Amino acid sequence: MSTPASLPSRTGSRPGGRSARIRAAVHRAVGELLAEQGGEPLTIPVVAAHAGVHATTVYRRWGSVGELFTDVATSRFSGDIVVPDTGSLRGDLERYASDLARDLTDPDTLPLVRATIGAAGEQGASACTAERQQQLRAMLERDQARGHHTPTVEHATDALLAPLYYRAVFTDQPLTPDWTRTLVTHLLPD
Amino acid sequence: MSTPASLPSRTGSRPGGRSARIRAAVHRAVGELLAEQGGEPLTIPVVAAHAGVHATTVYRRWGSVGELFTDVATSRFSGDIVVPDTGSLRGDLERYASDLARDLTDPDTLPLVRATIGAAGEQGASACTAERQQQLRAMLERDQARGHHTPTVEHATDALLAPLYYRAVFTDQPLTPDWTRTLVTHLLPD
DNA sequence: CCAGTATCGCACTGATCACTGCGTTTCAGA
DNA sequence: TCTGAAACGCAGTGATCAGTGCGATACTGG
Repeated sequence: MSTPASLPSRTGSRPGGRSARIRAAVHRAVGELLAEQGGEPLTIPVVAAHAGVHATTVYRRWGSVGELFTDVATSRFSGDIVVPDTGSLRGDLERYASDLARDLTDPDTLPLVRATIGAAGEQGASACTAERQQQLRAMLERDQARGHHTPTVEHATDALLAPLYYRAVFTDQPLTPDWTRTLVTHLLPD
Repeated sequence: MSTPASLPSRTGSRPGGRSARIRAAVHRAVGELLAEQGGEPLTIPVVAAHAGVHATTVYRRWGSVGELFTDVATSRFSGDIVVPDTGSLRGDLERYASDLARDLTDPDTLPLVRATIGAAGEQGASACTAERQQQLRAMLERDQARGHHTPTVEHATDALLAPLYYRAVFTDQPLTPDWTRTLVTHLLPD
């Protein structure tokens, strides 16, 4: 675990270069392998072979499965959900909770979250939720700027993010739209 | 942690036999190794060596790290928290949430939860929360039997279990007593 | 006390993994 | 176009892992 290995190259490269293509292939391989066989622990040679890339490359760019999963999770969970702007906090939260629920229900998502948590601990867990926390904060602050009485980020996290992630990760119950709406209703009773 | 009380069992007894002793040693080894080195993934030979047991034994009894972790989590999270009986639902829940928060804050607990989720997927996650769900249900049903207007198990799970586990697993924020009391207050506003 | 059985330790084997030089290819900027 | 630097492919090494017979040991019920 030496190189954090963020984006390809120091000066940056074009989105069609070889480095970016390899990165995408490895990311896709992680997702696919995690989705199909969630039992056995994934190793770097297996991922590399499935991506059509040499294991050496993966070792050098990511170093360990934990850092690889963290990188995959970070890019997988960034930019995939847009903060809605419906005009009301309730509308924003209902829409956002629904989007997040659909995202977590994706068959590829859940294994990635679990594997990242297991392989990268707190850092991996943070990679799965950091952007959500920020997006939730953005919606709340925008509502507060309108002069409304807005719940705290802490309370909204407990009432929305926590149930969504808990139900997805720890249970086998479905994340239905009715249920997500109920979560928002409990947070905003008026 | 379920520690066998001091019992001068000589020979041919259930809780002091060789099989049980090995099981306890392996369980303790998993906990210790998970607590100290959370980075690298744990393997069966490493666990066996640290437990003073041959790897063959671990392979034969558990088969894989996933099943081993699930077994450790199941026994670790069973019987460690007693359902309180304070006379009121609020008192029960406050006490229970506080106990659960203290349990999740234990330095040995969190790595075990994360590793179990990562290595055993849904089955592992269930091993970490199954008993909690049952205990919560017991408190709610007891209150309902008193003729009170009681929140549903689903709602209580979203409002209590979910925030506790989410904060512990996904964030680095502390699970303070004040915060756990707030969770109960939001669930029972009256 | 004595069989019968289950469990464990031991010594292996094949397979896989993590990791490393070295030559080649690709890319960015002059 | 050219040049230096970064990234990649390749081959190979030592270490570790998963899994398997076989003999030895500890538990079970009679």
